[in-house]
Amino acid sequence: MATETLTAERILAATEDVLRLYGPSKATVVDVARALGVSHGSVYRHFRTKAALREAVTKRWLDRTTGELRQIVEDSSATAEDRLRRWNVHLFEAKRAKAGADPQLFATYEVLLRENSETVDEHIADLVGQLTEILQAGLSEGTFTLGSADVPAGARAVFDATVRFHDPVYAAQWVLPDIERELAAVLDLVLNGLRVRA
Amino acid sequence: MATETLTAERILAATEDVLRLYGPSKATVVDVARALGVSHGSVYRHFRTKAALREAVTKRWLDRTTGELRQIVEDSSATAEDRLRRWNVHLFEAKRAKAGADPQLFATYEVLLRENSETVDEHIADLVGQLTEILQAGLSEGTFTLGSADVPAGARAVFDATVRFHDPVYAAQWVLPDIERELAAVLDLVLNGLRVRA
DNA sequence: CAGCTGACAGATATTGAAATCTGTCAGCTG
DNA sequence: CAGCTGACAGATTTCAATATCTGTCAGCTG
Repeated sequence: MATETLTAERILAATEDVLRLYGPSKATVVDVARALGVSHGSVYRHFRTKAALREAVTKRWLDRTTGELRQIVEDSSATAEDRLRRWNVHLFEAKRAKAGADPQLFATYEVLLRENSETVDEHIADLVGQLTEILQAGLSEGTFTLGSADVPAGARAVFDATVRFHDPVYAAQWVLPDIERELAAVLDLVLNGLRVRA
Repeated sequence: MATETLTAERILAATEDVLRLYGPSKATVVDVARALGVSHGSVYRHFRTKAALREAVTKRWLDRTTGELRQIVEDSSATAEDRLRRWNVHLFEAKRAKAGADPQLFATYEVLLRENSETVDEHIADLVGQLTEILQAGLSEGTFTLGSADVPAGARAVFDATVRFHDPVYAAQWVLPDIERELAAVLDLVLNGLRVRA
């Protein structure tokens, strides 16, 4: 068990465990090493600094969501409108589920997100990239229009219009009873804005 | 000067000065009293607790913006679409100006907003109320449509779609070069979604 | 000899004693 | 006697001494 070779992935998994257990302020590199049964010097062989380790954990967590959404983007059997709606609903529900299932861990990740804004920016760029693909599909289909805006700018506008339903700063509001209706209302407004006129 | 009667308004103005000078964590009731040349017991005659005092300062600050926007809501010479756009642009520019003009004081208010979420909720209700009036005007004009949503829900959706451009959590992004274009893109999308089809 | 250990220096966090602040109220004052 | 003062108790914050942690590296080990 502790005889397996020490890989970056094993360290990341152990770090997540330690973060869940102690929280972001108390989790130390020594704790991670102890959880793996090695000395902390060995951890530094794989991650140059504690900050780099925390950043890698953050990136791993964000990429799990990006992977799930990828499937919706690539479901070419559905219309662009359908994919756009499902993509946003899935993003909201995935984030809300994470926040609800383990609030302790989610709070930990909120701290990590704040200290790794560059990683978050890359994640946002990934998401906007996926939205760009969906919008492009809708334009090709002839069901979407964007007026004078270019496709990436339109994708960014769709992303911006729904921040309240995916930015963790608003996580506290995701338990309110009207929140799903409010997301639906924003999506109706946005989709109505994208649809070509009859 | 110090002989004037001690009013709630004078205390609020002095509190804002002290907050600007010392910041939210160092500003004490004793400091406020010293600035007014009275004992701190006198301040407690007007505000039951320090929290109530800070809340009143917060409310006063938020109400200044609501007052400015009121004028746009009531400008019945303009179309609803024009008013909706100007209202959102004004809200954005007013907040950005406050953040840029005195970053120290703005940071102080960010702290106050976090500790007075109930006051913030009331402020948001006020703003959504103003948006409701503008949407109602557009419906009466026959230029707006809302599908199946009721007017307050539609107003809330418009508000939600533009959070990135008025919620202080995003203040750091308001200096980015593309931010105005991004607001314009979201407003184009939203207004397109509201407009009745030709 | 690749990968790991553990002692070490400097940086950061914890802790508890001392200082300050909040909120009250009996009494002063104009 | 309405409005203010300032001494006070308990709560909170500050500060400096102490402990712990980060990141390095010479040397150990399988």
